[in-house]
Amino acid sequence: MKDVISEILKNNQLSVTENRLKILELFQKNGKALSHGDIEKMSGKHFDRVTIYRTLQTFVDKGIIHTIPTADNSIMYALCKDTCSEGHHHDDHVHFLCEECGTTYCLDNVTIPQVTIPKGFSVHQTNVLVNGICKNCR
Amino acid sequence: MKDVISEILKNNQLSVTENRLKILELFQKNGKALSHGDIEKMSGKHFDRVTIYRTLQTFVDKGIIHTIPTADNSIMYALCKDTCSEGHHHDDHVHFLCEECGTTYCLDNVTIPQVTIPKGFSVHQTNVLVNGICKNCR
DNA sequence: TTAATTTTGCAACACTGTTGCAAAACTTTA
DNA sequence: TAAAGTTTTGCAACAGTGTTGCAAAATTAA
Ligand SMILES: [Zn+2]
Ligand SMILES: [Zn+2]
Ligand SMILES: [Zn+2]
Ligand SMILES: [Zn+2]
Repeated sequence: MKDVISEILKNNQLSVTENRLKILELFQKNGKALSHGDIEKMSGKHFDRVTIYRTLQTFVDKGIIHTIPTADNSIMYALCKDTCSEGHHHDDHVHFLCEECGTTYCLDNVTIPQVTIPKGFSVHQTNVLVNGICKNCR
Repeated sequence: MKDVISEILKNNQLSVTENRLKILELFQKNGKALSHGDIEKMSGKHFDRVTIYRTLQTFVDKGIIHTIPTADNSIMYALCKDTCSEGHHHDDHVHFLCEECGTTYCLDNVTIPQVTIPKGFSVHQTNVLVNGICKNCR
């Protein structure tokens, strides 16, 4: 397990450090989107706040995790699929936020629908965020 | 003009104050989404920060403005249509963020597409956020 | 005009995120 | 394995954002 995570880091030209192993492991274990605050709590205040911020930013830059827009003012992060790489994210799936438990899911199999935009506007990226109740809360 | 805005406030059982008139006027004049920071700058530091926060929250509660999810960590606000009321928003349109000028638009005529969600999940609301270049920037 | 109610501004605070820099950890090389 | 070079970390300090309590001011109702 640790070895697999180490490989991910090495493949991205990143030093293998305790902090990075731990944070990647948290994403793997939880299988859902995490906020900076979530990680800070779960890592048992073992790492500095700043280090966590910098690690998340590094992972986003490298295409290891992606950010998810939210209606309230918080950034969520989730693991990317193998198709993402440095500077090139392809996380074109729908995100679901459960209003009961607060969990944010990547619905990897639900593709983003095509939206028709008025003339003169050109589209780079479309984000779809669905709110509701998840399968565990009903 | 001021009278029309006063009416909006009275219809929502809100006292007519200079602050509220000014903020509503800013939304009417600009015709685009505004952040708390935008309003603070545009109002010429005439009102206290806290007052602006509370006014925005009040307007959201009353169904006068709605919030817009963003990919970066900032809340944007825009005027609702007449169909919204206290506790009942119906702002089911697509939002567009221009990567060039930073303007956020409500695309009132672009309806939210239906997304098919896995079994066990139930949908309350769907937000669609499109990034790209707007008609003024190309 | 006065009394009752609502709104505002101030102070103080909590939370989130950023930067510079020296120390520590990690990687490379020999 | 040890030393040198490079990257990462933790600390301190700071900026930005948003919240709460409370007394003063403004607005509304009588
Ligand atoms: Zn990605
Ligand atoms: Zn995702
Ligand atoms: Zn609304
Ligand atoms: Zn809108």
